[in-house]
Amino acid sequence: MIGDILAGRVRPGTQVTIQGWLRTRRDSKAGLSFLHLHDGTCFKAIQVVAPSTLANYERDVLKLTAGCSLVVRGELVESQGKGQAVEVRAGSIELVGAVDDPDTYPIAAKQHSFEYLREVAHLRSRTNTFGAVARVRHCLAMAVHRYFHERGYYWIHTPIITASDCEGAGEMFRVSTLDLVNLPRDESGEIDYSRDFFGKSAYLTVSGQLNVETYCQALSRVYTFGPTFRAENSNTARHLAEFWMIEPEIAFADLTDNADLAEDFLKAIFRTVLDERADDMAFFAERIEKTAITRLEKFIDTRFERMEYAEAIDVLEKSGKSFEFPVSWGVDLQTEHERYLTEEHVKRPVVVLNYPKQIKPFYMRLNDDGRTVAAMDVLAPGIGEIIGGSQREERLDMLDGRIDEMNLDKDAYWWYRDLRRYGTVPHAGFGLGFERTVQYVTGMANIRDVIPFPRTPNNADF
RNA sequence: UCCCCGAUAGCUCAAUUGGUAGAGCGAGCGGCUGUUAACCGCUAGGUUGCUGGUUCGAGUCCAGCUCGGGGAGCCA
Repeated sequence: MIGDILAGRVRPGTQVTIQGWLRTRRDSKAGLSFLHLHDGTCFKAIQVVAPSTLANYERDVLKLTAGCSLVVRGELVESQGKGQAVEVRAGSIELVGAVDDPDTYPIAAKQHSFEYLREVAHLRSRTNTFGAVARVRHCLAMAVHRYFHERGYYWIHTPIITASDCEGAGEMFRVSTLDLVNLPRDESGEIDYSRDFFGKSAYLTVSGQLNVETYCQALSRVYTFGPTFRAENSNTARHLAEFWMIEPEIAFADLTDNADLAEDFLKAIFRTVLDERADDMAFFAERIEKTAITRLEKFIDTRFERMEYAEAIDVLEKSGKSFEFPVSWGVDLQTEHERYLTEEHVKRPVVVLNYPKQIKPFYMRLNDDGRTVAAMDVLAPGIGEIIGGSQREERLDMLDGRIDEMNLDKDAYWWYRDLRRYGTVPHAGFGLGFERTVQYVTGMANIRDVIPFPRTPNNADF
């Protein structure tokens, strides 16, 4: 693999076979062509020197254009030119797949706009940027699993399809096999979902949290890591209709343990990326976001600020800033408020704790003051809210009180309530948007460019 | 969903008060060179997003639509 060679794991003089896709070709009248070949195993492409004495030099090599797939056999040699330490002196070049109309190949050897590349998402993976994003994304995903595995957490596969609107976390996608042009109706003319596939309404999950809590109260430390769906009509650089979410849940734990976990976890996976994907991170720092590396290093080295919600409100009220949305105790923090807190006031990640109960979901634990719940948001400069979590309400009477207050159907949560009846324990957890994490690490401005095939309102191409 | 901006060659963008639509890159051909986003010359490439309107004449002005971008809401 090209990654092994460019990492110095293959000695010059070795016969090698490399397989990949052509980036550029430059011909020299000295009787050779220079090919840059990439195979995605590392950031860089490798230079292949193709002498004109190759049997298919005239027929194939001189006609190679960006995107052609090749198998090159030859000797790894120290480069005579500047710009690379080693190169492959080709003994044979096999053209595996030609580009049949080079004029229309969408990925030219030049800079394309990300907006354009989204329209050719099936080929953008061949660019420097999207190769780097894919490798960093993988690295982060593996780092997540490794972090939890090494600390005794179990990965729980919570369902993709769910019959309950778990936490009221937004609009849901309906899952149905009913014939839309011939819907079954009941006596009152309503759609009869009892005749749908699951015998009732079903949806794509908006969170695995309620389900994973059941395993938390048996296996102690668990997490989910899977796709999540929100049918919100959100058109922003930080929202997707289909995204991946990481949700750890820890038993015998309170909000402080939760915040500690969030901080240690984020720092650990960021450290892993810096260690393992230095080549890609160098690219992001050079071409995408100047502070990509220094920002992560600073993130890792500084302790998160911790701030009570009430204190945050106080800070905002005394900031002298004129916010579009006025601030007072009881309101939810807007994007502009969160940005001020993390970017201007403390200038580093901040965990805001204990929010008013009326702006948070029913399952969050009511504090002794009776008006706040044990919720936390982790805010980071440049991205805003990256984590939202809470200590869960483990007392059945309190939970029922919250369910009633919010006019929810107690029966729908019968199994969730059972957990509070049979050996309940204090527990806590949080949700981390995986794509937002990839965005933060890479500095990519739009969330649609950190997932291979983004799904957003009006767009499910590819 | 709301506010603002935009859509011109394969890509990135020009085009003066409404008057014959251009450049760079990419592509093709030729030249030059152990080349590095190579360089030099030539060539091809367009129903100016769609529909309608105003006008002698619309890339340019007006309306609607579609798509994209920035910001906001919802949130992760």
